[in-house]
Amino acid sequence: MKSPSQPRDRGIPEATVARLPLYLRALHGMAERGIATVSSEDLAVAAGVNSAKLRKDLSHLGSYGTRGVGYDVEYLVYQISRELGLTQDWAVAIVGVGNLGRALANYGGFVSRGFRVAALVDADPEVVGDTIAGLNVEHIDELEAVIKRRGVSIVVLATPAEAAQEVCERVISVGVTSILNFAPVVLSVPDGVDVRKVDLSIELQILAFHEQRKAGGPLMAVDSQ
Amino acid sequence: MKSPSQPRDRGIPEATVARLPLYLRALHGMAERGIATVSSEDLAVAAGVNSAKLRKDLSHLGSYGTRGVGYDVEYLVYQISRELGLTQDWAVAIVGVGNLGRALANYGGFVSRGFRVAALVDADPEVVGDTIAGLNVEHIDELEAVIKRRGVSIVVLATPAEAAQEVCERVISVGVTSILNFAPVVLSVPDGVDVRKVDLSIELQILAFHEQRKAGGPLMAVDSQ
DNA sequence: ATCCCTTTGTGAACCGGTGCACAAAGTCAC
DNA sequence: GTGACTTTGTGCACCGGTTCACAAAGGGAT
Ligand SMILES: NC(=O)c1ccc[n+]([C@@H]2O[C@H](COP(=O)([O-])OP(=O)(O)OC[C@H]3O[C@@H](n4cnc5c(N)ncnc54)[C@H](O)[C@@H]3O)[C@@H](O)[C@H]2O)c1
Ligand SMILES: NC(=O)c1ccc[n+]([C@@H]2O[C@H](COP(=O)([O-])OP(=O)(O)OC[C@H]3O[C@@H](n4cnc5c(N)ncnc54)[C@H](O)[C@@H]3O)[C@@H](O)[C@H]2O)c1
Repeated sequence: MKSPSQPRDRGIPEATVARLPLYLRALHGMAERGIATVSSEDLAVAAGVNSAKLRKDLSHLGSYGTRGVGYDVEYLVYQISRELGLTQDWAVAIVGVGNLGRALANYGGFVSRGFRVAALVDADPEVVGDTIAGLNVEHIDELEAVIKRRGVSIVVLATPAEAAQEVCERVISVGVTSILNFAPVVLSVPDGVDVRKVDLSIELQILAFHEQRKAGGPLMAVDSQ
Repeated sequence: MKSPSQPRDRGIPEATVARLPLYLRALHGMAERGIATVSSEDLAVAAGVNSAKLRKDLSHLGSYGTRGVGYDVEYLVYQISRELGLTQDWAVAIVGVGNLGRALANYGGFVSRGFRVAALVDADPEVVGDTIAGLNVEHIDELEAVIKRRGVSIVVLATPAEAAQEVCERVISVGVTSILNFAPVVLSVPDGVDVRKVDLSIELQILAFHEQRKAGGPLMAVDSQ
């Protein structure tokens, strides 16, 4: 009914999108080790998922496997990269160059796959003008100008919580629609803007919850009433 | 049929657990601003969720609201904290004190709610012995001893990817069952061990995917075949 | 060319989670 | 105490995602 190897249905489930980078990483590792072909079973193990799920995920991109054989590693790397938009490079700006912003700026794995730190911006006059990871830190007053000048399309927010919403609004005002937020606040943004948040404190609290369950066992401490 | 204000059913949905920290943060903000009572609607807005979902989430902990009035802020803070296990304090070790490990060690918000950085461990002799955020960096050879001595129950992995699996196994061997992993690898762990991962690169790739969709619009580039 | 073996791609059942919508429960004013 | 009003707690329908299990497809040996 449908010709093989089609780009397919433009509706990839969100859960699938979130796993594609995992497959890509596993595939890169395999390519480095000279593996040419991989079965869904092996790739699934490497990525830490169920093989049926992996096959269904890949089937959303097209029919890129060969029955009885598996998937061609190089080809699949290319297809997933293209689907994720990693064949182009993305200019990223980091706003807030403190502890965290610095770590991110110095992080090499950042650049590795299509992402390029194109600007660092901070409000502190002590920090503005410094060179970090070969990049000049620019003043927050220049925020909009810098974003436009450098063609930034993804902004990483590493400012204190209080500043995050304002910075967020300002970058949106110059057309940014993709934000990665490290500040512990709920950002309010218009439709069409994607915000992903990374929240260390929440992760720890989730771990603590399970840890408590394991430790406390079936019956908890005496304060249960 | 059931008495009011019971600790309830010991099976809280994972999705609910993941949101409790969000509610807690919003509630802390309200408590600071002197708000004594809050409706599910207001709290839901502050936490960025739907109010029905919030009420259902809270109902898993017990019947802590008052119909016609709302929830008592202080009381709810206490109940959620207790449920998450934040009434005790948790000793956290950070293994790998590079760019990221340092940023985490220096991060204040870490300590704020029940979490205490109790140990820093690294393999690099240049780093071992340094004092960071008032803590001495210890040698990786001492890993197991340090974890036992300090009563560490949560380990944060900020080593290079290559070292992560090994460190992981070692901390598990001395009883750690909660790990927060920043290294871009799939850790393989026995049942009963919780691993949560924070993966910046995946977050960026997900943003890039959506950014590409927005930019490319309905019909994509010419290479679509 | 045929048969056997492997592995994909997917139909269908299942499962956890979401959100609507409303009855039950409680407050407050009088 | 009564009635009007507010807000909770939840039954229920729905939805996206997961997993099982298998027919269809392809490769390779003979
Ligand atoms: N460091 C961590 O490990 C960590 C972990 C989780 C979350 N966070 C969050 O990440 C954010 C940054 O953390 P950090 O430890 O780097 O803090 P930090 O205080 O070290 O750095 C914040 C930086 O933002 C700059 N800044 C302040 N206001 C600004 C503005 N309006 N515009 C631009 N820059 C501004 C400051 O000058 C400073 O350099 C915080 O919201 C924090 O809660 C940090
Ligand atoms: N820096 C970031 O922004 C960032 C972002 C995302 C992910 N990561 C990941 O986090 C991890 C740490 O990143 P980083 O930038 O801090 O790297 P880094 O190289 O600055 O730090 C790694 C540290 O781990 C130590 N180490 C190496 N082997 C070790 C071992 N066996 N036991 C204990 N310590 C050991 C090193 O001595 C070094 O101090 C990496 O896996 C990286 O991919 C970092």
